[in-house]
Amino acid sequence: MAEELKDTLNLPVTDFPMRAGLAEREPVRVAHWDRTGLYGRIQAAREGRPAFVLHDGPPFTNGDVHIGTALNKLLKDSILRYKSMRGFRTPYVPGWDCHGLPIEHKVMKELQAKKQALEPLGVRKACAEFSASFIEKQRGQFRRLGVLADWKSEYRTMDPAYEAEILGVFASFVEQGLVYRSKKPVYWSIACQTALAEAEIEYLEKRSFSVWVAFPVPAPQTAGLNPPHPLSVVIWTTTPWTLPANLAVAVHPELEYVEVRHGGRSFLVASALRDAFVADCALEGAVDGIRVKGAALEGLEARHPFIDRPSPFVLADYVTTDAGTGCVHTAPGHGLEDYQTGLRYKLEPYCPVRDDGTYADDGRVPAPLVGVSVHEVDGKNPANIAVIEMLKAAGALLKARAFEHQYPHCWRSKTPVIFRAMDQWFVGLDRGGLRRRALEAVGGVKWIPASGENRIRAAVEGRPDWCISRQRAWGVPIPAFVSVSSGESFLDAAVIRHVAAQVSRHGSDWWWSASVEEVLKGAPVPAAWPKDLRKAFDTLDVWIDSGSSHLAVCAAQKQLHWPADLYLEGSDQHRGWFQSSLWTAVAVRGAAPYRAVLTHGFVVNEKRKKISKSDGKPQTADDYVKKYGADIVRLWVASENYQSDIPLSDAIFETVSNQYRAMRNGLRYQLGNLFDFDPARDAVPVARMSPVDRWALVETAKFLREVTDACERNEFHRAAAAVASFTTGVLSATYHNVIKDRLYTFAPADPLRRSTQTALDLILRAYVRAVAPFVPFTADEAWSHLTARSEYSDRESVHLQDWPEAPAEWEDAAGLEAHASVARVLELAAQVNVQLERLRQDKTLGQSLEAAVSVSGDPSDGDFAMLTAHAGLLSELWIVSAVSLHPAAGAPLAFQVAKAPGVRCPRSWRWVPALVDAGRFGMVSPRCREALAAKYPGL
RNA sequence: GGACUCAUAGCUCAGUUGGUUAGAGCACCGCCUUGAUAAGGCGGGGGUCGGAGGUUCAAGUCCUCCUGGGUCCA
Repeated sequence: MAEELKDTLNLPVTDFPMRAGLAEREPVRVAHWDRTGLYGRIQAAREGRPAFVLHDGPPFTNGDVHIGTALNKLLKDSILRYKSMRGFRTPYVPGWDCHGLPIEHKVMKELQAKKQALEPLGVRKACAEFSASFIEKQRGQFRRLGVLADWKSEYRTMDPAYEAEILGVFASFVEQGLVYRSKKPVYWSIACQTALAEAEIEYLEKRSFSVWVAFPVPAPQTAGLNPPHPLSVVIWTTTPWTLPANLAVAVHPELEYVEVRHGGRSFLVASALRDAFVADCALEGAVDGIRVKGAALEGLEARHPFIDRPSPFVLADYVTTDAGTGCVHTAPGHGLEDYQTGLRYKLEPYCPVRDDGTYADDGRVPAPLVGVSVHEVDGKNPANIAVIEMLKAAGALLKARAFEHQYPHCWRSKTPVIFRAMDQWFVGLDRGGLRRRALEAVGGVKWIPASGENRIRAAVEGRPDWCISRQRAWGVPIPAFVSVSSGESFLDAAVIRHVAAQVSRHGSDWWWSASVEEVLKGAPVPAAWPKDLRKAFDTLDVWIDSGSSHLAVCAAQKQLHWPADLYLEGSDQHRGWFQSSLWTAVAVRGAAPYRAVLTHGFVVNEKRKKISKSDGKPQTADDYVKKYGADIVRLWVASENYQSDIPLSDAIFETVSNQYRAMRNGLRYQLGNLFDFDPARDAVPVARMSPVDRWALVETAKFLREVTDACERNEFHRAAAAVASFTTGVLSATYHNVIKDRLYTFAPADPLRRSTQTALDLILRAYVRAVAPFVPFTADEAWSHLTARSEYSDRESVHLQDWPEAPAEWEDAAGLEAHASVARVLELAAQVNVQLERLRQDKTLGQSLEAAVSVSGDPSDGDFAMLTAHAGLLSELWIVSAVSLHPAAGAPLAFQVAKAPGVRCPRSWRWVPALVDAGRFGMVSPRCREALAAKYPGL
């Protein structure tokens, strides 16, 4: 019979499954969205509305989507879904960064392993294929995450049209006189006759000669020094072969230097290294003399030990007392720090070493060294030996000693590389007031967080001229020409535009495949150019590629606009894409390419350390999608405060999964209890709803305000917290719990039940939409169940809906009044619950329905008066069988909980004074008999 | 080493302009529930707010230094 009574209840019915099975079911919904053209339908639905353009920073196409990349893309997707629901048109054109060394490096290794030729066109073809294959992979992985985008319009930096746009930007630079040619040191592999990048360097153990060399200081008195003996400054270097290119001696401005007297000579070294120096060079009996601060030495002239030229003292902060003498041999043509010091002191980046590693006959290299090679073979370095001989002959060598250290080697030939200044193309950032204009543009952009402005400002202010040439094959060519006879380089804006037009048709391979005559055919070649030209083969820095995207995409596609409304990337991009885009935009269009820039931090592990392969934890987005599902990954992204480090761990995913389950269960409960509800037929006007339902609507309105406010500020973790708190606190623990009695046991069409169903329906519609940007799969699924009573709907999608907003009537005077009373009654429930729990612990009762509550208090007490006024609500809100009120003058408000008297109704489980006969259903409470009578007229 | 930035319960986060015994959700422990059930409810424990000084009647909240993490440089 019990079973029979259970069948008379209105228990929830829904096909919305409790278990999500996200990993298996989400791909089906991706296909569904694809088939129904969801992205296009969303755009069409907002036709004519103002556009919100989030410009996508292109991920590099050299691997699977990293969890950090996924985080970035998901933030973008959630923002766009939100903006779209707010009524904006949100065209989203994703992009791919295709060129660059990491790809070329990998491809070269593969080609080398297959013993294939490494000529440029072959390498480029392999690189293009490599990049294309990862675009396919990454696109699939992004889609799997639920990212909605205009994939048909996606941009790739290797597309001919895009490459032409890059060349257009470059032509514009040239046109404005920003581009110039100068020397800068790069890694050079003598064996491979090529420049290398950091990524192609391996650090191997190597045996080198270190030498202590005395540079005469002929006139120390000009710096106020008057040593008793001829003075020399002592430098220490591990690359004696760079000494012919020495142009200066660097000292630290803050360090103290001391004159060390020995054998009728005076040597200047850093005080802190004085003892080591005396020991290393075996200067027994040395005596200290004058002391001087490094800053005082600036400009003092030392002389090169074996070439007749000055080597002035210069100041540099990187000078340390870790090793050597505190006086640093400076050759601007052979080291980056030296080069930068050289720039400050107007020293040329002098490099007398030719491509083949031999000293050039430039009239400055001493005759015995000309033609000698600096390339080390079998540990023998002819140049080092020759230089040491010259130092000995000049009496400048204090000591030479072999030692082992880590030294950069060419990854391909495994030979030591040298650092060597080569001609490069630069963009002069101060030309035409470019830097000043860039800084002005920075001020007009909204940086989120505000500290981002400091970062980009520092980056823009401190950046040296931009070296834009690379001695690589996988990139956009710099269409420069070289005179075969003079070696001079030629660049012209109109010629570049001519090349760009060809590249837009044939792709940039054309630069390599076409002859110089073909390239120049029909080009507006300047009259002053010589006839003996050949093509140059440097490529552009890839930061120009991606830095041109706002022009190649935002300005070029009709559906978008320039500048973009938002850029959203990791905070490392202040020095990267945000900056390169700014330079190109200011140079070409005179303004910043973005109205706002939002940055996020980096994914770190549970110990807040950066995730690395050695952790052994998965790092690709797919790993997490397969294990948890995209909606969980997305909810994780939404839950984290992304403005600083973003922690990732299994424990965190467990927490997120729990919150997801709570949310899903809330949706299921609501869907299930609306199984027999048709808004058109059954809805109760808000004004006539019962107090608890009005309370719930007011709570929902508060919740919507919280979520909306958080989204407007892009603080999604606040939105996620609001969702979690609303789900568990307002819905599950309170509202859903309290209304079960009326939903299950009342007659289906009972006005109170319909009132609650109306509220549930309104709440569900708001709730699903409010979580849609964060858990689009689950929200869409619930929306289908709600609107189409099926798992999928071709017509309906929550993502086509407007963002939820609480109608004013939810919070009218009556609503707020009901809310206040119900809220207070619910607060007082805590006092009832504490007592209930005591009875439960001593096994007096189990369910709270087995209890009756008596409340005593002074009739003038505010709470007691309120409880008296709402006496009819109490048993339901406290989920007990009976509540009695006992006014007593002067008594404090007190709650007495005890086992309920009477008998238990087998249908409602509530305790009543007596049961009544309900025919074939047996004995039930009077209320249940009425419900049964309404449901079964023939009773 | 420098610039910027972060540091509140086991985890993720709140703590507005300094002001009563520092909050939420999850997790944990105990109990109840089998009519949301691979669900739900109730009760409970848990934080010297990274550390040390300082300003103040009063500091998680302001100042200084230190420690640790992150990003970018060197």
